[in-house]
Amino acid sequence: MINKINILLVDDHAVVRAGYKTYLSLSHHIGEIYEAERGEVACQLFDLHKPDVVLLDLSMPGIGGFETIKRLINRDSNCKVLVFSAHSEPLYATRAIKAGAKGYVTKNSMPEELVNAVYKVYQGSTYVSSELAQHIIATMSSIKGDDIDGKIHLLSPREFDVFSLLANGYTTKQISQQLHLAYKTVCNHGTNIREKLGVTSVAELTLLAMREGIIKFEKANT
Amino acid sequence: MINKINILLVDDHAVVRAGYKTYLSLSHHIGEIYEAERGEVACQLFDLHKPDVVLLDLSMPGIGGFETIKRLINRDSNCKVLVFSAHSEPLYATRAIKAGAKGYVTKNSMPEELVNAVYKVYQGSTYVSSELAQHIIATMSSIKGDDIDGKIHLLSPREFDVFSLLANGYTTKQISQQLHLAYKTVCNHGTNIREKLGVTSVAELTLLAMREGIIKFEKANT
DNA sequence: AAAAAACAAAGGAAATTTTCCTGTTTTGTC
DNA sequence: GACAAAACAGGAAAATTTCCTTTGTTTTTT
Repeated sequence: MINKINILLVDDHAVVRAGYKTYLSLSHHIGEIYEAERGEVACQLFDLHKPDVVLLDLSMPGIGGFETIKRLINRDSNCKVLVFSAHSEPLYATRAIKAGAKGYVTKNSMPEELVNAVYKVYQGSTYVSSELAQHIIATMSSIKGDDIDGKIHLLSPREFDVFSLLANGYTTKQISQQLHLAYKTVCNHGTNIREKLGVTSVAELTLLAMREGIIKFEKANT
Repeated sequence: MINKINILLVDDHAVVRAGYKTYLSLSHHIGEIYEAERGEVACQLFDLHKPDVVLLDLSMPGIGGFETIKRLINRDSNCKVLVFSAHSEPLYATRAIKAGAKGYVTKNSMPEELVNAVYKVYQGSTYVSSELAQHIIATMSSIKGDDIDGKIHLLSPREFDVFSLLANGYTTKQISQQLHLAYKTVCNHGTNIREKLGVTSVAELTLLAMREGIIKFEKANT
């Protein structure tokens, strides 16, 4: 790390900014620290100083965090935004990252984690708070799920084929074509599958498959 | 940490066991290290030595990793299983944790991370590899999703109500009851929603909602 | 090797659900 | 008040699903 990292700190609370500034200044890899109390100003300061990393709180008055990220990315698609937020729910993190953020740290992370995240993001990788990871996993694993894992083994091989296609959003008709089966056959399989898994709708099937990891988030879209 | 932590190391490759043993021995918090090359033996050794932490590889011949976890938990529901696996996909981690594991570390983690995970698990918390977290987030955020985020705002408030219920697995009939609407109305809303969001099936709706974080993994199950 | 059980495929008739078009009542806003 | 959007709902037609049944084909059991 040859050059010092210049940072733009965006948070509507001056106290919070001061706190972070103190911590960040402790590292001698960190250079200038600019401050903005809202998104609009942040964008202007970004143009002016071209900081290496933008440290940004999500909840802000005015255009808010997400919009700020989008605008910054719009100015410089390579712009490195690291979000620090009070929320440890995956939802916020994924949204922020979808909006273009390169990292996400929760506010109750240790200061070292924040500094570490800044380095990571500066170097071009993505960084996500470990607290968040724990939360994600906790959420994912908290599903008691009346041993659905076992229930899935009740399905015959062919039923499983149909099941995974159904869960992936394919219609009965599409499946019949894909699998070269009569429409009716797929219909019947569907009914049996729902029977065996104890669900009533295809949506529940999808939910179940998603929770069981049978289908992924990335969809072979359209 | 007053007592040393005794560990049962389960992996079918002797070389891998040797490697981990070497690393673990470096810490003076670690006591005895017992070894087993497969699940069945691990269970026996567990009964014999009552180790504090079981370090377990998922892919093993015989009863395999998941079954081993289940059997160990069955013997001692408080048993602390830390999985180390070559897989960094969330699927394996969540399955392992659902089966009862208290932690999950990927094999290409730094040795320090492994030792750290052992401590965490020993102390009763859950530990999940940060690499995994990155992977989860990467997966979640990799969905280009033709600005579905925007599409959702096309829905009228009422449509959104219906949308989220549909996505959560409720049938049209149930929704009509819940919302005190005519069955037909919900039907029509459904059609309009699908139209607006550009999907054809309820399953796709669910997928979309899930990806957008509108519905959570934990379901208000049945 | 024969019998039993499970799987896969599909048809017909009835039931259910959805579409499409149409019309009324609210609600909000300029 | 007037106009547009949203909410609500009905009828007829179309599509989908259920339920029951039948027919081969594998597997498994004995």
